[in-house]
Amino acid sequence: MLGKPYYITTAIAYPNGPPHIGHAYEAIATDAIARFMRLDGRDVFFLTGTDEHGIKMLQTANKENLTPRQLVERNVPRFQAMVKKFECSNDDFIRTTEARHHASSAAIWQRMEAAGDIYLDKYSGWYSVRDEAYYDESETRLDDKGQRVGPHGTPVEWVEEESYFFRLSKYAEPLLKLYREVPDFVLPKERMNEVASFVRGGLQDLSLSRTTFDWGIKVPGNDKHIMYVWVDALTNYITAVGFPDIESEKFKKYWPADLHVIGKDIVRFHAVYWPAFLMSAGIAVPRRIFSHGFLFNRGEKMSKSVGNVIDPFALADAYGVDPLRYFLLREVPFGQDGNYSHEAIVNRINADLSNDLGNLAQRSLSMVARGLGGVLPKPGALSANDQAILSAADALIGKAREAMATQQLHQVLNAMWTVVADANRYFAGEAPWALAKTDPPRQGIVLYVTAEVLRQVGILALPFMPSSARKLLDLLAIPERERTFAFLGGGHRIATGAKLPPPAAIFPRYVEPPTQAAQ
RNA sequence: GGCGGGGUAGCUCAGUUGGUUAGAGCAGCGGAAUCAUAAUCCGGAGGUCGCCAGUUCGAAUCUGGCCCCCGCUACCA
Repeated sequence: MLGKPYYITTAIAYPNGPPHIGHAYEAIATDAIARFMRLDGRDVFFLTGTDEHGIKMLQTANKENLTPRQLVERNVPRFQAMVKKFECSNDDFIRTTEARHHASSAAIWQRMEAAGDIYLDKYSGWYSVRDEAYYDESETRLDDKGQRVGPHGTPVEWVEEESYFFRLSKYAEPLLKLYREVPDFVLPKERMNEVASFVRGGLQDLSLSRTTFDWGIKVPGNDKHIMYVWVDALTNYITAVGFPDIESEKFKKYWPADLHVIGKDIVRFHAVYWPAFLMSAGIAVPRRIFSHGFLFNRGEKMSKSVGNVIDPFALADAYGVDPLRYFLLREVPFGQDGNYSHEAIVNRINADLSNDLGNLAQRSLSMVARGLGGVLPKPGALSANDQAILSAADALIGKAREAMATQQLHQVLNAMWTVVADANRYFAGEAPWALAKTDPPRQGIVLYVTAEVLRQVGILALPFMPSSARKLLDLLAIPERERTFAFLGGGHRIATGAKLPPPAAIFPRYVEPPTQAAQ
């Protein structure tokens, strides 16, 4: 019994180097959304992958004395390993070098061509090999040696190249109409404003092919031309659901995609070019583009030259996958830039995970284990305090869904930890350790109520920290089939009478390694 | 240059349609408790709400000007 389909994607990563923390961040956030939707009953298809063509891949390969093919075969497995390492639940991993994708790209090209939106012309301009960019003559100048250089001072040369063009200009109005009719097409809202103002400023036709290198997908019917890498890259989203077979069950079920999660640097490609290509090809446009921010290392942009690039594998080994996932999704408001630092993550791990949630589970469950023989008692009449904390927990799923409707992951976690804090206050206020001597039945009720709050928090934590949440639910003896959102909200309560396993720490505190502080 | 978003406690930020002593989390300080991963709970402290002027009985919240920061975009030498 599967629910409404939900198709979600990350952008495909460009594997001309090893994965960095930004790749991991996008994959983790997208995974959390995918898992959330699955637990909420949706029939989710979650796609990630790699974008393996383009001149940069070729150049990197040349630099390393490899063929592009060798380069991708070396690097792509590292991206696949990263996705696995961070427990991403993707249903497919697409590579643009795959045969299915070449067929799909050729097909969308032919559809755009059939629509009359592709024409052959000549592309000319001042080209900087170093910048990999064309410049308008006005952007160039002569340096003191008489060499013409671009805005960044790199030499430019005049090139004329035959190129196919896409009639992007034709789609300015349809795009603006789309933005008007679907105001949430791009989130966060600021990004939508930028996109709309860009389109309002007028669109020029887009150069859609190259002839100067051959690492890419050939233009159908003209082998001299290689498709512009973005045509190829964006098309991955429909390839994975069966395009060009638009009558296939998969395509009909999952397209249009519900959500493309991308970085803010590629908003234009997704919010302008991609819907224009699809409109031209007569294919439905995706429902939403969500642009996340960048991660900074102590306020500095990560870059190879500064030498502060973070290796996601090292980070996961240092802090643990789940704590790192939690940190990234809680600390950084989704859609905004965020800061990473050793201090910040240690603080989050220890304060939120170990002290607040982990310790609450430990102190309450060890009391159940020792005082009640590991068995949760049936609760008697509930006090006002009991009911207050229970209804706070019951209200969580509603708040979570509301925040998730606009991908506000951090707000879901915020709401959850507000309840965790309330539960700690409740626990301290009721003092079940004292009730053990004065009023054992009442102690049982307090422990039962606490366990029920932990159950709901545990289920809600599944999308964010899959392994740790599972551990928590194991300690509460929650049956596998009850670990979905259908069992949240007060319509269901934790079972009593069963013997719980002996409690074990779920979130160990992070203690500085004795030698040197980890970076 | 244009458009957009910001400048609020040490840090990260919330602040509805203008209204009594400007909030939260973290850090810091003091206290309580001792069930628990020395975790938890309570309490004080901490802010000229970027600057200036205006509207108003009253402005972080409205208007104008100015100064910084960020994003998108255009362009000049």
